[in-house]
Amino acid sequence: MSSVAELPNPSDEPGSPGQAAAGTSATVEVGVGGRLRHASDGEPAPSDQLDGQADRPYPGGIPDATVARLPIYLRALYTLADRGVSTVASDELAAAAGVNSAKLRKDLSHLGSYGIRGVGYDVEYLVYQVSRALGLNQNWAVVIVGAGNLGRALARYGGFVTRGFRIAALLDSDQSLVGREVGTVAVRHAGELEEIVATSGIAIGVIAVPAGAAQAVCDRLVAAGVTSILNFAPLVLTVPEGVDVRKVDLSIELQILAFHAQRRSAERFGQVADPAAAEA
Amino acid sequence: MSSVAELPNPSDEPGSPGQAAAGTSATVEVGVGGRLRHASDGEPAPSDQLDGQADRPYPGGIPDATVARLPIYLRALYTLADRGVSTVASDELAAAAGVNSAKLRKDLSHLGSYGIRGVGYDVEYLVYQVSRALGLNQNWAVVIVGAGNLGRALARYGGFVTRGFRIAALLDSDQSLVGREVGTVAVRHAGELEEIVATSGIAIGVIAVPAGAAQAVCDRLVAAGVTSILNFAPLVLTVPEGVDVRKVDLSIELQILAFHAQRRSAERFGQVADPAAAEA
DNA sequence: ATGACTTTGTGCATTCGTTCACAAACGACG
DNA sequence: CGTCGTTTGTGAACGAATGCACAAAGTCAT
Repeated sequence: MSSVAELPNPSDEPGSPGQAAAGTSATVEVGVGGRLRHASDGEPAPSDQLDGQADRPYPGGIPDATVARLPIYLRALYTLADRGVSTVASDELAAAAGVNSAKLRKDLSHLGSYGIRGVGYDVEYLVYQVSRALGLNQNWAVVIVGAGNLGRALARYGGFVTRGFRIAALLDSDQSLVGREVGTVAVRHAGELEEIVATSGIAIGVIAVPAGAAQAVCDRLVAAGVTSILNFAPLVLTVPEGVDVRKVDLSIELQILAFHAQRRSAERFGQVADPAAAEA
Repeated sequence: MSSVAELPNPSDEPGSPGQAAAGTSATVEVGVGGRLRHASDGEPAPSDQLDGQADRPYPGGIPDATVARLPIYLRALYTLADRGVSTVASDELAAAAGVNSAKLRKDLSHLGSYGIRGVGYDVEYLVYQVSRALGLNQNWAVVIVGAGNLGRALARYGGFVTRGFRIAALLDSDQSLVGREVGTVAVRHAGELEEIVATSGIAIGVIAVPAGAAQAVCDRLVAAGVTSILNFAPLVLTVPEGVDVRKVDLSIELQILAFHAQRRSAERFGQVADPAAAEA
């Protein structure tokens, strides 16, 4: 599908995000001049893909657990930036993100060495680096399938389509919904799915249809070339290899909460009789 | 290849657990009368606290990773039960849940020894055991705070309040929404939060308000005695120890998808340098 | 320049989770 | 009763993730 023309520029200079430490901050400002120095800038692997496996952006890959936390760091960084903070230490950022500071540093070290010892991290620069690592310098086109309660709420939920994403289409199979304006887009008929995916260069599909229709929608998305799917329907989707599915499932989250709540109340009660001993 | 529908019905009548699972009301005490034969029944370790922390219902506790999968197994079991399947082997159940069969068996082994070697698991009985492990034999009262697009969608989403949960209240601070009927409940004013939590015995709160109001709502929920919180607002909540917060964050999920999508297209661009990276 | 102080980046030990592989347990059948 | 085929439950190997603790690398004051 989309060409690779938009791959992140590996040799981007650190200055590009817009001069780091530009003067928004009025606070103490630890002597940062025009911009911060970074010993070995750019990617940690200086060699130009000569060895057999240096094609990936980040050497050795980024652990899944780290990837899952990067968006949290990014959000914390945006909050700091809005507050005018220009430099942040790992302790503070870790606290804002709700994690251990050693973990934060190790996570960030997978992206490169972007901190300054004795000082911390430049907020704007780190925003740029984390965004780039996540692929948010592209503008991903998203299609939402299903314009029921949930689909409409998603389409209207401005917060989730922040930087890096845009809703390219909102589809439903119900003719009576077609044409209705929801947020910034109008509902179109689900029959147009394949055409829309092809012409809009959609890479991410969101499934917000009832469980009974979800697998069929998923199959159509995959057949149309979508390889990233966010599933809200309460079932396990089956997809071919190479397709990435993530799920958001309210009932699962509630049930996990119930488990812990039960455990807490059992502990408060004190000893708990063997649960299997509850025979008639 | 193998169709599940042809499994022989064991002559042992699993009648009692069936009643337990089906007609369960809130009351505990679901006597498992004529239950299946389990050689060494009950919990594997009858000893009282061998190590310093054996207070929990299940010996040694159930690993978090396992707890997170139990709801998936439960759903798969319900699907099988609806289809009339009475016995299932770990392979099939694992396939339905999208996991490795060894993992499934190890997960279930944490609850006890409820399978029959050479046969598999009795579906109804396992539904009962998993439900009990998750604490779903209680009927948890849930309050949803925020009756905006998302809150209303949640309240209307019948699927997520399935067995074990009920929406006790839907609150909003906007007077113009108060009184409006959404799904099975009417919107009440957020000022009633404390009173409702106290009188309805609410243990689980769902936060569906804008990010700016989320921490305040969270604090009020905690102060009112709620110790389990499901947060939809895009920020990290700060809570005292002993309170359990889970989050559902659409933008985080999208960003994780974007990362993998980017990685895929990068791999396609350069050689598939490292095929090992293709496994998810 | 030098020393005091701060903070990063990471080696290492440990804990947690997954997967393999197989003995033990079960039903079926003669 | 014994043998055969099946499936569970789990010990053990492996791998991933976490958190500690500290050397290296920077700033700041003098």
